[in-house]
Amino acid sequence: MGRRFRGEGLHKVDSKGRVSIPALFRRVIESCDPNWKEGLPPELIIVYGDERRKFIECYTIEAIEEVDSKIDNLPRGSLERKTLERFFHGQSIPTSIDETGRLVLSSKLRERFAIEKEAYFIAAGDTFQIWSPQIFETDQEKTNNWLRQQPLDFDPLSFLDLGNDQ
Amino acid sequence: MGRRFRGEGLHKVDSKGRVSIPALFRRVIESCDPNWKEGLPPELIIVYGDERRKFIECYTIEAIEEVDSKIDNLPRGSLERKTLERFFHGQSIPTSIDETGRLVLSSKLRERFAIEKEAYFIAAGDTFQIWSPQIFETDQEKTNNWLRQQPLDFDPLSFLDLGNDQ
DNA sequence: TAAATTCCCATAAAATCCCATTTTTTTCTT
DNA sequence: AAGAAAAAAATGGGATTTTATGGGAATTTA
Repeated sequence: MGRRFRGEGLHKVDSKGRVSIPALFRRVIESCDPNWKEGLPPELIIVYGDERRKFIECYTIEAIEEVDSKIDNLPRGSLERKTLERFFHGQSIPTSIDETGRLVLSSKLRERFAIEKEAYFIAAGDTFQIWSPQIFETDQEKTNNWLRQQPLDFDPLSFLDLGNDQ
Repeated sequence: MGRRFRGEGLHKVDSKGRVSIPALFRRVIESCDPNWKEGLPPELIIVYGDERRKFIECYTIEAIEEVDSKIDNLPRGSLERKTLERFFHGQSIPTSIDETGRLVLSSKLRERFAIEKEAYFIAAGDTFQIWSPQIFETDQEKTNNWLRQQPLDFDPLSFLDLGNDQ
């Protein structure tokens, strides 16, 4: 299985904060955890970040190691490094997935991100996000409004070539 | 086999959502899946996109990798990247073709695209599309109307040179 | 010791697997 | 070039496995 998440889904969160992770996401998490093997709980890192963040971001072990090594390359004591360390080391938690494929969101996290009965999962490249369904909808609505303001024939796919000199 | 789909076809969808993929399409899917070899299930990516999309779009592994690497080149956090990630990573599903040449369309997908007993397949360059036969017909009708409004001597072939500077 | 967390077990619904049959296409033979 | 034989494609259904989810008991934590 590759190292890229794909898909989305709405899942129930029970009174204990347990929520099942989309099965396809689990396959990616497993294959991106160098220490994982059949029978062991696959690990991942939850990054909740600063107060402006509206969603929980989940990194596979491989993805977070990539981030970590980039941070290592920044000069010690630099503003950049301090900021990133706060964000990725301070405002994050290591977790694992239980045998039934569930993750536990602590009551603190649920409160902070307004997640109650349901959580919305969505892939974003080598990470995935967990949102309050309502907050996601609002965010999506904003994107849609922006799209509607574009010329009628505008297609987001035109972005595809932006970063590439032809 | 090349990397370009050609053709179209109407296929039955059974109660479990299974539908066979036109045999010629399968050859393309196989040859564009770098990991595929005789005996393995060929993989592909279904992109269903935002609510405006009226059809399911299927990407070969090679085609989607091209898209992914373009996304990688956009600045993290930019609106462009976010939009494309939502579209190509969030609103998509990895799948594979079983030994009898069938694909499964989940009930969610079938409902969203109004696909019931039958599905219409049509090639579109390095991807192919799956439509509800009725919706495709309506869309096709629109295209025909548009064509009728063009000057009598209009030939769609004139578009061919648009993308080339002379 | 009350609240939160972890562990263990249970189950309905959905997705997969495995095998069988029918159609269609291609190939072979005369 | 027609008809028979063989191969490939399309389709159907039952059994099995995986998912998603729920709840109680045991255990840790504040």
